[in-house]
Amino acid sequence: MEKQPQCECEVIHADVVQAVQQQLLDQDAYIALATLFKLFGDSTRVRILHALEQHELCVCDLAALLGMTKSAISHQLKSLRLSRLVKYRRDGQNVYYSLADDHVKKIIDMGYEHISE
Amino acid sequence: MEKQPQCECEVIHADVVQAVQQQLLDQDAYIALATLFKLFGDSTRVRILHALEQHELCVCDLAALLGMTKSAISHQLKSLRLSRLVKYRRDGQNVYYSLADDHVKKIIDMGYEHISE
DNA sequence: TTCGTAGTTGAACAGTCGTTCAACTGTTTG
DNA sequence: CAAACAGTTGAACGACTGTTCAACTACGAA
Repeated sequence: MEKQPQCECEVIHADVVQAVQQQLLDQDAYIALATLFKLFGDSTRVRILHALEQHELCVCDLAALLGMTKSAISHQLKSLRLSRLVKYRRDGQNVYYSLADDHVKKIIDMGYEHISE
Repeated sequence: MEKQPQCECEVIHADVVQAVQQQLLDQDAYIALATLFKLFGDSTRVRILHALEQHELCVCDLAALLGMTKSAISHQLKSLRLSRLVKYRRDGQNVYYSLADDHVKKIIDMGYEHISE
């Protein structure tokens, strides 16, 4: 019986560990979860999402609202777009962004509830 | 009238921007939110939190469960402890960790719901 | 067509982050 | 006391990430 290469210690409560083991998800699921939450883990992106929660906005207005360059905002919007947290529509020269669904609002609200206690 | 140093463009929809502006929180609130979500933005920490959601666990069992060193786990538990996402109790040689409140479960569930569609 | 503005993109830089390693503390046992 | 094990800690390393900058595309107006 070999030890796991990356774990230098033995299990102490074998029964509990085995029970928990069966409840855990695939490694991939945790990576997907972490990838999602990572997007909320930057104050610029949270500000963008919270602003879009109030109203659809174009890149230029978002940049002015947050006091940042259009480039910086656009880079972040790309990340949010690729993870389907926001959607966009073009109207003439402007591109308007809005939240893709209401999960975003729920997640932010839940987080705000936690830090408010 | 000077332009903002970090924003090279003008507001396009002044009325909308002003309305959204008033709904936004302090900069500090967004930093606190991002700091919280950043903790969920790493697959190791999400795995730890999801495991603790099932049962209280000591560092050694967590390390065995996730196939990682006690040191790596302990470092992550320290971050989670400092942000009051987990609590701990010592019993002899072992230190048992568990979730601090049910916000953690709610946030993970909300995220899982989002990636499951 | 040309010009001006909105928006995007890729490279590069600095700052951040997670794991490893080694040394350490704290507790139990003999 | 010493030995053994659980857990913590700080430094260091490599990997990742957010912003800047410059160059680019897309659309509307003249």
